[in-house]
Amino acid sequence: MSASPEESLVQQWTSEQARLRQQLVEEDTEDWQKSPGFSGLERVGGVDLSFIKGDDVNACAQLVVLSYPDLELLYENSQMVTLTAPYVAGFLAFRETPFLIEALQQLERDKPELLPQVVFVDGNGIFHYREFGLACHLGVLSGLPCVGVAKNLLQVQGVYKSEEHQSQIAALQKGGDSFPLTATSGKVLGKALRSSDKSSKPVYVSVGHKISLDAAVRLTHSCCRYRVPEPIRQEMVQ
DNA sequence: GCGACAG
DNA sequence: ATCTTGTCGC
Repeated sequence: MSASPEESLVQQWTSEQARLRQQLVEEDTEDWQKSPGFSGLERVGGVDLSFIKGDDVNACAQLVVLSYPDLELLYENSQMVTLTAPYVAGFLAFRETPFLIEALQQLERDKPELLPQVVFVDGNGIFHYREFGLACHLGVLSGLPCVGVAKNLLQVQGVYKSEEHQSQIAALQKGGDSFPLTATSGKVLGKALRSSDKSSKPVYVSVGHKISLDAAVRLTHSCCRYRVPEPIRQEMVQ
């Protein structure tokens, strides 16, 4: 029996994820990450692809860099791109990463002094079927610390939208409150974070690369004026 | 068979 | 991801 093109693509992608995963670093590697107020952190980045109506082939790849802690715009780059890979849940990175890497390389070439010290990614990191989501993929390929922030819950490894999950959300009282997303294995894969006082719907934060979950959650909260962290929200707004 | 499925 | 304006509440 021969596999369909889709099946063999997914097989290929699965082994590529496993290969890259060996290079993943799930701990703090930078001095600023260990400081309570993140002193030494001056630039935070955000990446995203946005689409229009009935078109899932053409998209706008965006990279912004903001100052920290003021969150003022230091750099912005938007580029129309043509996607080739299909969207398959669990393999988002293969669709989006090439264009995000391209944007980061362009920045490194043109204004290396503006390279971000950490990148917020619209999607999951470790909180993923095979613990290697978009934020991990981009982190390993770029070598930059990355944080995954998803706006919707991915039901994975025993984490479900159960009534218990809903009541845990209801118990998040103020911005900064969070609860762990624990796999059946017992490993904490991420945290649901109430990112601001005003929004009752949490965001789902997980380690991308070269940062601890604790630092990732604290940093995400400190970059939120609204529900979505500013480095990612900037793009959606513009 | 049915539901779930980051973006 | 996107389709979609106003509206209600603080």
